[in-house]
Amino acid sequence: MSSGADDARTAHRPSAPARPGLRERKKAKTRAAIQRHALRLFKKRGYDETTVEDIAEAAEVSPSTFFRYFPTKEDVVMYDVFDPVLLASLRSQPRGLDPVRAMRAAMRQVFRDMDEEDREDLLEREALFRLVPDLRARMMDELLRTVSVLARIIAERTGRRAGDLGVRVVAGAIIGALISAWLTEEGESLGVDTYRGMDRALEKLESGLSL
Amino acid sequence: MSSGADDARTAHRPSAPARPGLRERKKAKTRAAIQRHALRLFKKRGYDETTVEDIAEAAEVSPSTFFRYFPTKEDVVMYDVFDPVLLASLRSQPRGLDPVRAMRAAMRQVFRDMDEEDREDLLEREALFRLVPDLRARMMDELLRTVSVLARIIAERTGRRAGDLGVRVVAGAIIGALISAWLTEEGESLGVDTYRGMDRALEKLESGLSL
DNA sequence: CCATATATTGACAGTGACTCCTATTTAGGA
DNA sequence: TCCTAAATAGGAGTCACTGTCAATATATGG
Repeated sequence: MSSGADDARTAHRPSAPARPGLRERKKAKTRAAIQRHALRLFKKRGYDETTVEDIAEAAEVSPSTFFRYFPTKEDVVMYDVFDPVLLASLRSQPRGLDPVRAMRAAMRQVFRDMDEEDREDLLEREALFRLVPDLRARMMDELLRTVSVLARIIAERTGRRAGDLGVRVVAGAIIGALISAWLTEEGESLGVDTYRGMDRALEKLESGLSL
Repeated sequence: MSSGADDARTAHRPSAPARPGLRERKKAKTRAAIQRHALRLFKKRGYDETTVEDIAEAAEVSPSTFFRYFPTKEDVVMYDVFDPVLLASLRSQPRGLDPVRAMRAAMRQVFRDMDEEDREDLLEREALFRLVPDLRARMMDELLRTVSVLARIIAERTGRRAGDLGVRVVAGAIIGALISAWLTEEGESLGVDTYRGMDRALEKLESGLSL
């Protein structure tokens, strides 16, 4: 998500035509630079071994500025994790599919439509999440939010209240199964493999939990 | 989570035939004191508003000592979260039950056998987890470990490999459903209610995810 | 084109969690 | 009782993060 011409993507919906605003453009560029250098350094020297000051220096801004763009060091990696894109895709799935199948279809679509650069970016972050406890923990917490959003979407699709226990259980189970598949015990982390694993996890879910 | 000998934690109140060693006893007492004062202060002044120094002073030890007993401030609250007790109970469930039903039975048993003091203690922590982002995130991460352990138990019970995707999916789905129930959108947090919610969540899981 | 309101920034001075090192005490065994 | 190993207090240092302030850059109305 970071590189190239993605000015409008950050805050507002794609519906509004791109609105330059020279100030905004500079901001987007700074943000992208910080993030790009941060990820590069994390990859090269490790997360804990890279200080905010290092990142700031590499991106040619002051530490203060770093924190104006990202509330915490974690957030540099965090941003954009389990995307809105996926959830949007999920919303657009045909009404007929039950939640698990719909999720599966949405994942396939998103994964297919992702270009190479984004995919590598995702892998990069995935490795960090696996490896760095603070980031992993933070990601898990973000997933709580994802469960809520997922519940809302499922509720829409099935005409129930988002608070309905059944709905929340399904949402939780889906996310839980995905995470568990992502875990892969002794984590290898190949991109396609990860997707494969998650897809197969949902396939299992489709056929129930009986064992 | 690293080094071996922190099993003193389990030595709560049970009048287990004490294994003196005057030194050990002192250690256990210090640990307990730190933790007790910490939780008391967290409740009274809030987690972020209570410094390690505050806790150390209340427990009459030096800050250095605090960190020798608990690797991080988080760990004072963390300890004992989604108990080994539950997992032990799960192991002892009759072979005939499928994983979800077994888990449900285990939860009921543990909840029933818990005495009032422990229950209050749990509530206390639960509130902290809900409220304090760092703690909540950390707890979510601990849950990853719980999923793995759960997977191992399910594997034992069903005669499969712990790495089996089906097994892991079930484990993940169970934990995911429980968390989702725990979430309760606008979280109230009554003890019995929380248990009720989780029980009903597993009940839903039993009957499949179709909706 | 200028003047003024508004945003963005860098420098600086905290605070608090955590690490590492050292000197001193204290428990338990010889 | 003395010797050793562990436990402790204390201090110095790092780093993430916060808040404040003044300097500068940009947008905008006149």
